[in-house]
Amino acid sequence: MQRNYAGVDVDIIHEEVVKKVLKEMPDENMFLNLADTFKLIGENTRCKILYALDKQEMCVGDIANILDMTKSSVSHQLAILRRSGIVRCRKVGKEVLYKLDDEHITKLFEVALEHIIHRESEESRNA
Amino acid sequence: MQRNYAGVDVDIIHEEVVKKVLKEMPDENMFLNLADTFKLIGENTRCKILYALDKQEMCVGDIANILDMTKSSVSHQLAILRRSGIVRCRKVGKEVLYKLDDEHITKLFEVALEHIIHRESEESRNA
DNA sequence: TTGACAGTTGAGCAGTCATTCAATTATAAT
DNA sequence: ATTATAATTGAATGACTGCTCAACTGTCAA
Repeated sequence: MQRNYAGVDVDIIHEEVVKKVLKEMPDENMFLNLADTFKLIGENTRCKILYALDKQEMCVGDIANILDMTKSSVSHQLAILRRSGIVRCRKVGKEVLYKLDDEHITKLFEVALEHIIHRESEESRNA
Repeated sequence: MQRNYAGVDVDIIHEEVVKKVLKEMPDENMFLNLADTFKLIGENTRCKILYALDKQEMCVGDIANILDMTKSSVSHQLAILRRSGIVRCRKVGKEVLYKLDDEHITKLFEVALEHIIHRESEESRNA
């Protein structure tokens, strides 16, 4: 069995394995969503913003102060988070208050932190 | 109270809030690790590779066939995953078999999938 | 109405990174 | 020994994206 699609440069080595895994793989769209979700959190500034908003609803200026960044930069990142639907905002006078609007993000942080702690303890064991 | 560090272009608006959240924030290094972890999974190709390796130990050629990509491209991504320590490999003859070596990754996938399903059901409700 | 402040936005720039291509290593088969 | 296969590697390239800067909107106070 040989495939000559774009990108693939080899014969299939273990046909049964490939067929089995291919059957278990979600569709392309699901992977795009999955990767996008992790990409959203997988950036230093956004990571901090989300972590902070998980603790406390805050205005843009306060977030900028906490992260030691410009309001402009923070606002750009908040816009991305807003569009993706994981933060919500409300206007109060001149200020715009942001808060985390997704319980799964908190859970993702917890699991990832476990992962990091686990890695660090393994590294010190192998030292 | 005013701060004039690089990047910050405003006074602190709610001093108590800023102080409280600053005290709860992990250090810079923890955020770098957190973001790096999510960044690792937050890329389409690596996301698929990890998902596939979670189901089955596989050689590079089979992974390339499943993803419809070149061995070279897959090998580059596998090298990144290997360096980060979330996949392990062993050589068998001419082949190199890779497998997922981190139980937290599976958990992260589960939570993120819940997140996506939840979002989709909310979108259809608001349609 | 004027000025100050909170926040947003768009363009431009610089750094990052996934893929491609070609060359190379290592193992197995003839 | 030679050839073929599995996989790795480095350099080059093109796409993406976070930050900066400047201009702008909206709100409040004097």
